[in-house]
Amino acid sequence: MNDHRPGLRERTRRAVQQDITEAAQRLFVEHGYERTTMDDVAEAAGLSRRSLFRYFPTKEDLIVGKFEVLAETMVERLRERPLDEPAWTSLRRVFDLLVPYVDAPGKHEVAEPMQRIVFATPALLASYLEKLHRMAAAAETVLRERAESRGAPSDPTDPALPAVAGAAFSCLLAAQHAWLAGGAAETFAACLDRAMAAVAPAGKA
Amino acid sequence: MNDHRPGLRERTRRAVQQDITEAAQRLFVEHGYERTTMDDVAEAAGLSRRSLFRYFPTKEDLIVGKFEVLAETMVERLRERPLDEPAWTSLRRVFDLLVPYVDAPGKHEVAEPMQRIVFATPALLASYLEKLHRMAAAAETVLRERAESRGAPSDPTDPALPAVAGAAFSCLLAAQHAWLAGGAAETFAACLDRAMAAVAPAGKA
DNA sequence: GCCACTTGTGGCACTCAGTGCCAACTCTGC
DNA sequence: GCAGAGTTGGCACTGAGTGCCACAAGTGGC
Repeated sequence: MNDHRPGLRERTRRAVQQDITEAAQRLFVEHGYERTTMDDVAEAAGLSRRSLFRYFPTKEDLIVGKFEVLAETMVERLRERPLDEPAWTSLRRVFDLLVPYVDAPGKHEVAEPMQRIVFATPALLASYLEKLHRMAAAAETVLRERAESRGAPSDPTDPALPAVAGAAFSCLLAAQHAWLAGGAAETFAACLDRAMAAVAPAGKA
Repeated sequence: MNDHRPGLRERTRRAVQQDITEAAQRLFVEHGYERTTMDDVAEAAGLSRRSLFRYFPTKEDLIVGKFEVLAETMVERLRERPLDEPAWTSLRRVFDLLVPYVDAPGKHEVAEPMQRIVFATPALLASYLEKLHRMAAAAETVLRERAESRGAPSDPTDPALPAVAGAAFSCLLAAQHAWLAGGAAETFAACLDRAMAAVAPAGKA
């Protein structure tokens, strides 16, 4: 039962997860998030309500669940950045991971209404912000490691590092919001650049 | 039916709200947030479950509900700041409003465990982050008004302004977190200063 | 004082998210 | 085919939140 490679069980699980996600998103776009029950999703995805909850522990996870894995990828990417690069630049480059999710040619049509739903639904927005906060916390840990490997003190009770990490993710959020408000006229990457340039912390971390 | 002053009805309502909040916080500290049901709170506060929901529409509001009014106060305070003051400084000064809530001599003992509960409970943290996000959005609106009254373009689809506002609130959050992590050794105001100094956006808004 | 009228309260029943439990099924290795 | 692990679905339950309604309680006018 070693999971060092996909494996059949894992692959079928991923496939079912994908089916559920697609069915759910279709229902959410069509009828709205709150008016769609987990029973509806289960029926549309062709499994029982009980099993649905085994794939997605909460209703919010149907939308924001993917960020769990995304966070890990971002941490890896951040570790790969050159040690002498300013933290702000590293974070900007890490955010490039999100770009294909947002304004890739094919996904654009699916991602945009889904993002609108997230921003329009308080419960979903709250859940999304919490994910971003956890990502920022993970990023902060990596930045701290990097600072120490360069020979810096990095007091764990100093708010400087989490402030910078959090600020970067705020820029990410602002860029996303602006991208939606502008009707996706500009590319998401450009929004991100402008948002992060507007903050651009002086104190390096 | 003009509500330009307290009025008897409003005052009794505030008093009941206060009683409920205190009873709830006591229960949360004693037994934990998730293990305390709304029935428990209702019983401890001496009213029915149904009426409790008329005072606090959600369980989260028992803790983070006060930020609704706080947001309005912050907006007022922000409007009062001198027009030529940099946005970052204005926001820092506005955050002074929160300081008495956190490390005031009397409230300190109550506020600290409550903040720990918020950070330790995913649902509460999510709700709190959403409140902060709304505050940031409100602050952004005021900053935009101020920029325009100084004769600046301020494109509503530009992510710069929301990025700066969001970054400031990220600093607030980081300061709060650091203050808790440090066991409230340093004053909250000092944490706030350090967090905001670490980001200190270059591009004025 | 009585009589509308408005507002607050409590109870009841309901929806819906989420969970524990258990029986049935299905794949795997032997 | 069989034993065992993992998956599924059904059932019943808790707990948040809501709509509805009947009833009390304060607030007028007269």
